[in-house]
Amino acid sequence: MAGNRVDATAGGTEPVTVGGAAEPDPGGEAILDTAIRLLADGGLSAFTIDRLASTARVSKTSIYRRWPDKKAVFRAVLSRWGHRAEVVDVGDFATELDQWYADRRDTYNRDGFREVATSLLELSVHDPEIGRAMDADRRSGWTAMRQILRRALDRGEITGVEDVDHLEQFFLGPIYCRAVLEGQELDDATIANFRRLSLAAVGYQKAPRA
Amino acid sequence: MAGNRVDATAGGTEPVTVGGAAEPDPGGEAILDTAIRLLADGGLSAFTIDRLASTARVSKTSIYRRWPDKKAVFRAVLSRWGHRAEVVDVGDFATELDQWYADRRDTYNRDGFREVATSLLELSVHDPEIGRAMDADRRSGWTAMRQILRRALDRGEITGVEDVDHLEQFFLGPIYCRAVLEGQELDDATIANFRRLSLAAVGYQKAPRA
DNA sequence: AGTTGACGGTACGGGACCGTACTGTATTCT
DNA sequence: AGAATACAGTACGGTCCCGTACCGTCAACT
Repeated sequence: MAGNRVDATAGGTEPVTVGGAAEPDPGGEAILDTAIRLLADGGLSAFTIDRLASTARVSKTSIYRRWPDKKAVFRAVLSRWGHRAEVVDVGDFATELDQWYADRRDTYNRDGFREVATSLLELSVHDPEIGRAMDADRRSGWTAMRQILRRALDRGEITGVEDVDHLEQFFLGPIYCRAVLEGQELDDATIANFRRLSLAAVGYQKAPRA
Repeated sequence: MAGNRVDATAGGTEPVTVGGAAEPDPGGEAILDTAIRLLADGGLSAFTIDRLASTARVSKTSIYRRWPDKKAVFRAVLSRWGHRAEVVDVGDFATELDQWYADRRDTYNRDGFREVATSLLELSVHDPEIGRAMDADRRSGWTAMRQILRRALDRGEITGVEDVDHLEQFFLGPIYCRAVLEGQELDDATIANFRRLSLAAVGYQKAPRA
């Protein structure tokens, strides 16, 4: 009724899509989006296949046609919910860090992010399969920060730094702790403060413009 | 059988206790300890009152005699699981910070900590009552770090710092992120690295020994 | 037109779980 | 000794949920 589903009258030969992109299974992605919203609203205890079906205006058959069981749905939710930061090389560490902060900020401030994050984390910690999916997703999230740090090291912008793993956690930790653990907003002042502290920590100096 | 329960033959007039302390309801605390172990082993999906009863070698009656329902058990688990860091004033920020790090390290490296932390966090995020209990517990955990920071500010050991809230998150974030989010151990090298970075961030200078 | 396939809706079996009630027993208090 | 209390054990009603099966429908394809 309140159609987030489009009639095929204008579709041509392509399968029905929601956003307009020609993706393999738009129905499945719509279900996963509903699942994410369901997790955001009620958490794990409220997440049932029956409720997912009725909320997504879909029959349970359509869910079990795509995924063998509930755990597989969770894994699919996890990989759809995953998000990657893209940071372009602009030749300056502080500027690239700002891009990264802006991306994290948009992501963490999104409505329901904390709720979904904690539910998926709980699942991934206690279920090895989901845990592996989570690890893979997180590793892909690290790459942006890792690249930023590598470039900064190459340019000689940061000093006294050897272990990049620790640095990733050092930069992400404060904002993750604030947004997910504490549930507080990532406002401009907070970001600016963390930025200033972190830059001082790694001894940031603008590159000599070689 | 494998008695973590002591016979009353040596007890005198005091009620039966486990650790020896004369606390109000030792049986209840034993149940909560079992509940914590249950959460650590199987997470939320494996946590049931039936299983808690049988694992704790206790009847369900004894559980519902103490707490009205499952949510109340969770709240009790949360407050028992909570932990407070005690840091004594030794006159130097870096030394007190080391105490704090050692305390966090012992806590976060404890077996099952990550599992319990993620489960309780998921509950607290999605349930307002449990959330309030979690907030209260976390606030009490902040006090140690807050006191350390206040003293350091008074002594003039750290500079360019105005907002203490941000600093708490700034210090806790990296180790929380590493231990809980990533599930990695907090070893000496990591702590030392975070310590060095954090001290540089706040511009630590040993106090002039006034 | 006829076939195919995906779908929504419904129903169902089986199991798990919550919270309560009941019974018998051991211990403590009066 | 007798009463009161806390307990373990068991059973039970009611509900919920998972995963499957069946049926009728509608659109796409041949």
